[in-house]
Amino acid sequence: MPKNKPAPKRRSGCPLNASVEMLGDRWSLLILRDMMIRGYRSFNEFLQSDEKIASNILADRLRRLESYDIIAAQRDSADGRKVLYSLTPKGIELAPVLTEMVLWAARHEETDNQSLVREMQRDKEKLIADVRRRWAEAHG
Amino acid sequence: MPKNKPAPKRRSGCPLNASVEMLGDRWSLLILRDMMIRGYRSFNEFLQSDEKIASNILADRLRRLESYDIIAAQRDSADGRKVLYSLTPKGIELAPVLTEMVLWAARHEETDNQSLVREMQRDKEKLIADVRRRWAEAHG
DNA sequence: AATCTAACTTGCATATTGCAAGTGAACTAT
DNA sequence: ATAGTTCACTTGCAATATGCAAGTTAGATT
Repeated sequence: MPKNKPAPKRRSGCPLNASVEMLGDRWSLLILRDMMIRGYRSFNEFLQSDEKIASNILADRLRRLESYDIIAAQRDSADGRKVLYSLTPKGIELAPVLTEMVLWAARHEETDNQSLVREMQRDKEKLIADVRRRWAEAHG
Repeated sequence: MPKNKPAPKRRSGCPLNASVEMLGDRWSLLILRDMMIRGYRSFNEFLQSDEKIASNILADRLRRLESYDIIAAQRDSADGRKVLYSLTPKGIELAPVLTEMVLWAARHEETDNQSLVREMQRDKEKLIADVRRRWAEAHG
């Protein structure tokens, strides 16, 4: 039986507003970048990212993203302390959003990772294909 | 002479982080949606949008977006009380970001504006072309 | 001159964020 | 077996940001 979501009370019915309510903060998209591009899966990996998120905020954002079904959490069977986070299909489909945000900033700001950016420019589909491949196993 | 920006101190050099620092809040992208899709240009138009932004926050976000050169402000020559905001070329190039965020949410959430969404799905280039056309005059 | 309108600003309560330190369960080394 | 370490969080609290209601000011309208 599918679990019924408790009707999210939104400020409006606009799809952009829905995206902004789920992802419009200073950390959520960076966590998703770490998963998509770097393959990070654990709390400590996210903690050590360049932007230095605080641990309480990270815990909150992971819970939120999980509540939106963008990521999923499962305990590591090999190490009972670890929780392994993975992208759900809904999370994987955010790859085009991330791609366009990366390309936009790279075009207009001075940023790093020019080689990754050039690769994204050449083939926008590649990232989403790579992400799908990487997370395919995590969802039977 | 080009105006030199005062080197923005960022949490990291990642282009996604740059985008998130400029646009990662609950209102900025909605203001840009109002400009791109609805053609809004004035403070009061933004104020009256569905999501009901507070006037102090709106004033702050308009200032921020202007400081990033995403929008530009000019006094209305026909009515000296009005300030007319317009998208800069940098702001116009955010259309693909908005498009992907709209399409993602429309795919995964229950949202309105299905006809606009279908149009975006059919032709992703159309919005950016329309936006360019609409704001072409505002930048000589 | 009086009123209205557009674009803000101000004051203040509430909510969110960030930092530093702490906790408890699970692993590892002796 | 026990001591120390690692992992994923919590907690307490100060600093920021947000939201609401009520101004304020310059310019337009009657």
